[in-house]
Amino acid sequence: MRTSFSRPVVQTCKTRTKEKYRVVYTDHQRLELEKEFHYNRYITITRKAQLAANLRLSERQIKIWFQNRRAKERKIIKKKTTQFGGLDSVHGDMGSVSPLPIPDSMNHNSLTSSLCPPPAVNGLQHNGSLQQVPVSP
DNA sequence: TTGTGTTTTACGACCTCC
DNA sequence: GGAGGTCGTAAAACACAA
Repeated sequence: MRTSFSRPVVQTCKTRTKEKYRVVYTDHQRLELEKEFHYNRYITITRKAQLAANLRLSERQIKIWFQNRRAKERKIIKKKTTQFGGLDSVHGDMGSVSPLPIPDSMNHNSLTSSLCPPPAVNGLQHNGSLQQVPVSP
């Protein structure tokens, strides 16, 4: 892969400039994003817009962050499973990283939980058919 | 210091769903 | 067709031993 993406400097994108190939998010931004991730592994459009406004990030950045965060989680889980030979040992010390589908108990309301499991990824419609009522924790 | 390994943003390619 | 998903990757930022 990576055929057309050799040296990103500047060009079309708004976030990658010569000076800042990538920005480093502040602790506050990370904290809020982590909180939201714990709350819901898949962010809704409305929450995304809210977070973007609150944290002064673009919705795209929020989206990418969640993608990267899920990737990180999968990586951790994979590491653990290979380390301990599979089974459900992944539940060991998952204090900070919630394993795959968030248990309903994690969710503050049933509406939220209905759109969180990974297979329903596209089920949480961008067309607004399943809008989550944003709950402020 | 610095060399090296890991983590964090950001993107392209490709896929799925409505 | 477009939005968002995963996967793989680039490169900056960071951590840390030597």
